[in-house]
Amino acid sequence: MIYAGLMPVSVLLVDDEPLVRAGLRAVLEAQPDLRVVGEAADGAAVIPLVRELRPDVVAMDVRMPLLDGIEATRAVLRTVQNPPKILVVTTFENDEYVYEALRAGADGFLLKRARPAEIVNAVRLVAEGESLLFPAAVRRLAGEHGGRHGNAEARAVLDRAALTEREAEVLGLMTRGLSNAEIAARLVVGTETVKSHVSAVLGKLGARDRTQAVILAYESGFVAPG
Amino acid sequence: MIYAGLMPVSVLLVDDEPLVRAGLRAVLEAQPDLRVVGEAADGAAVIPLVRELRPDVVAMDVRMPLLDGIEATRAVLRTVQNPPKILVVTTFENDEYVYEALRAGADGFLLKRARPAEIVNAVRLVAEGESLLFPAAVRRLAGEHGGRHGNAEARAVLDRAALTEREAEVLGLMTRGLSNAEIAARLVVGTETVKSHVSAVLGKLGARDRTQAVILAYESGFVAPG
DNA sequence: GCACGGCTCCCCCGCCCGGGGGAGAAGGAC
DNA sequence: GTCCTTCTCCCCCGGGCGGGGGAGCCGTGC
Repeated sequence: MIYAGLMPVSVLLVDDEPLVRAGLRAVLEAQPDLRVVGEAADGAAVIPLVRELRPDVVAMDVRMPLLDGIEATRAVLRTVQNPPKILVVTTFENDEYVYEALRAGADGFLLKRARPAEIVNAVRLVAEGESLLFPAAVRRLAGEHGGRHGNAEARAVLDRAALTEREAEVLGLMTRGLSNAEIAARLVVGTETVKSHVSAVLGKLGARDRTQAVILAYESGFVAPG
Repeated sequence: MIYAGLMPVSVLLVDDEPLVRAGLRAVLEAQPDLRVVGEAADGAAVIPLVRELRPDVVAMDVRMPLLDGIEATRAVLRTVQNPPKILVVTTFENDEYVYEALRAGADGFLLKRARPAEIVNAVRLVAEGESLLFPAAVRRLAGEHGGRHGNAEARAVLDRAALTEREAEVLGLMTRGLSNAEIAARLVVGTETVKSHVSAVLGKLGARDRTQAVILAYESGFVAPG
C-alpha cells in the first residue's frame, strides 16, 4: 500500500540545521501523498506548532540546542491530545539517545544518511501506525537493500527484522538473566546453538550486547516489569 | 508434626546475599518435605517468580538494595492471587522493619542466626498456616543466641544494603545500555573505576552480571519503561 | 589524633560473550 | 523437484567483562 488514505500525510520538520530541513522537505514534497506543513528549528517550538498545524507525523531531530528531541517528544506526548507520530531523526544507529527516545514514546527512527526512498518509506510507515521500534529496522532500511520503491520491500525488511519463535523464546530467557549456558540447559540444546540465536536476536534488534537487548525488550513492552 | 501433607512444601528464597541463599537452601533441602523451587537476589524480582513458580512459602530478606522485603511483601500480597506465605528473614529481632512487615502482611519471622532445626520449623509452621506474628516468637526461636548485637553491626548492614550515590549513577547508565568504557567517558573517570563501581553494584544486588542488574533495576522501578 | 567509608586507579587472570564464517537436517512454499 | 527459512552445531578469535587483590586520597565522625 502506497497511500495510507486519500488525505496526504502531513509532516512537521524539527531540526536545528536549515540544510537538513530543506533536504527533508525536498524529499518528502516530491511525493504526492506527503506534505510538509511546517518547520521548527528547535524542540522548544514544537508544542505550539503541533497544536496549530495538527501534523500526522513529526520528524524530530535528537540533538538540538534548547530542547532536544527526547524532551520534546515527551512534552508533545504528554500535553497534546491525539498526538502525532514521532519519527526520531538520528545520525548514529547505536546512539544511546535512541533508548531514551524509545522510553519517551517515539514511534520510529530514521537515519540521516538514509536514501530518499527509505525516508519516505519511514514516514509512511509511522503514519500508518507501524512502529519502527528497533534500531535494526533503521539499519536495514538504510542498509544493503535498495529500497527503490517500496512499502512492500520495507515490510519485507520489517518482517525479517521480526524475531522467530525460537529467538523470541531465547530473548525471553535473556530477560530473566540467564546465561547462554543456562539457556542451553533450559532448552536442551548446545551452547553454540544458543549463541547463534542470541547473535540473531542482537542483530535484529540492533543491540550491541545482551544487556541492550534486554533493555529493548523492556522498553518495547516485550516484557513487562512487575 | 513433620509432614504438613503429602506434597512437599515449596519455598522461594529472596535474599541479596548468595551465601545466605545457599545456606537456607542447604538447610531446607536436607528435609524431605521441603523443597527450594527458586531464588531471587532482590525483592524486585519476586512477583514474576511467584507467578511462575507458585511457591507455598517465600523466605524474604528485609534489607535489599532495590526493593526491600516490606515493599516486596506488600506487592506480592496486593497483586498475586492466592499469594504464598511470607516468611520474613531478619538479622535483628528488634528490627524496626519487623513491625512494618507485620502491617504489610507477613506471616512469620525468622532470624538469620537461628539454628537449622528452628529454620525448618518456621517454614513448616507458616506453610501450615500458623502465624509467627509477634517478634516474641522470633526471640523464642532465636533462643539463647539473642541479645548480643550492636548498633555498629546494624549500621554496617544498612550501609551495605543501599547503593551509594555514585553506584546508583553507574547503575543508571548501565540501564541505558552503556558499556564500561562509555560510562567511564561519561563520568570522566577511568574504566577501572567504573569496573569497581559495577562490581560493587553487582555485589550489592546479588546480580551475576550487568544484565541481571539491569533486570533488577527494571523490576524494582529503579527505571520505568515507557 | 584515629578510623571508616566512598571514590579513584592499578595489577593479574579466567572466561564468557559476541563476531565471522560454515554446514547439515527438516519443513514449507512455489 | 528447487528454493528458502528455521533450528541445530561447529570452528577460530578478540575483547569486554567480572573476580580477586591492593592502594592512595579525602571527607566525616569518633
